[in-house]
Amino acid sequence: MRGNPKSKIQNPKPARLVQPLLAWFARNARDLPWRRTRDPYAIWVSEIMLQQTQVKTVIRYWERWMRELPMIQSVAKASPAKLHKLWEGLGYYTRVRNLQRAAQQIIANNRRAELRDAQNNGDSRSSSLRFPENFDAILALPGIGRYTAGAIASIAFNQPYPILDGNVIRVLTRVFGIRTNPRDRKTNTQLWQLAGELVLHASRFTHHLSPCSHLNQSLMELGALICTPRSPRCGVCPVKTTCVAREKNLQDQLPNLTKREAATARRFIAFIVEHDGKFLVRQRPAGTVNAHLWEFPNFEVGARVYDPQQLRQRKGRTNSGIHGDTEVLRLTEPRSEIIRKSRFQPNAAKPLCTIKHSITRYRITLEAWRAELRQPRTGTDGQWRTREQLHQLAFTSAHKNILSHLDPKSPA
DNA sequence: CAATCGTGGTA
DNA sequence: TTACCAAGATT
Repeated sequence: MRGNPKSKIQNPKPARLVQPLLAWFARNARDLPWRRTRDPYAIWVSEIMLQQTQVKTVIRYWERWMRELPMIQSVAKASPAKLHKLWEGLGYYTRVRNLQRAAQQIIANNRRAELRDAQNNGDSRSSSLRFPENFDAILALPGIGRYTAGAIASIAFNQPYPILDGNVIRVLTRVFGIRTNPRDRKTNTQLWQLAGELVLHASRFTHHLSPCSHLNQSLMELGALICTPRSPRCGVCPVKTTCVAREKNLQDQLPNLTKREAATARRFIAFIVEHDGKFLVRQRPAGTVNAHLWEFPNFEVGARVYDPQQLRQRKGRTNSGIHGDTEVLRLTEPRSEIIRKSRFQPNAAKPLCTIKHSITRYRITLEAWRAELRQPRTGTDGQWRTREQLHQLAFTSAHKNILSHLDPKSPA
């Protein structure tokens, strides 16, 4: 019943972990595009895109970004419209605006350094643009916190700064058997400490090409490929003989995170108004969710829950409701109420589509309707754009989805 | 310190 | 299908 004393694991220590992790990473690291460069700009862009975003999603965005904006200067002078379009669908759009602000700061700081040098030695040659190598200088840039600064410092410059992201939290709490909540300040400090000891130990592997870079990446890669949130593949883990969670069978209990609150249902009606070959769209104002992105005019209706059973009986079908959802509108929101609350008259004969999506803690149902504009003067918030122009604009994902339903497909 | 920000992958 | 969570930062 009890664990065999002979099988008791060694205490996990950096000295026992670093070598296996580096060896495992050397053999198992994925061939990701940003791992083929040491250009700090390219690595910076990848790290910003990867914040709370999965590798698979980021790859195409990163490749397109590097093609369109190959240098820091390209970002600094790009139009916001261009930047938002390149970020369209990635979410957390303040990231892309911070990226530009940071690019402009880097250029300003370089210019300042150049002026200083020119005054000191009368040398007015302009040097090439440098990404800051100093940790605190990196950390000072907008959109860069402790994790990202550590990632850039270690991956681009092989400096022994630790990283602590979701993957590393999972790996370390399991390997060290840490049962307290990793978000608590004390435990969080402990985890940063452990991550720091590991990368510092790695820095002594002077025979290794980039030990700090690879140690940090090995922790994330292990979390992504082996030490996964559910059903970790402990049998093939390079540190299985040192892992406390494996010994005590705690893999499923760690990390000890509190459950997040249940999502709230919300419902929106979007109006697709076409006139003279143009569509009415608007740009979301600053300070709102999805600021600066474009959308079709829409408004929220009460998230009154309708009974799908009742709907099914009425319609006699249980399809996913792309078409023929006139009943949904009638059942959940009287047309008169829609009309009273908005400047639009949804065309009951032409439901376009129903989009389901989630943003943070909301589960949103977005119903798109062909509609007539009752007050046919464009408000302060609406602009008419052709189909081609629509495709140049950055839409939120839900409304980009509507746009795809709008495109001419095979005639029904 | 806790709430907030967006979206898609995955089991 | 729902629920979790992913290379976090900011206020």
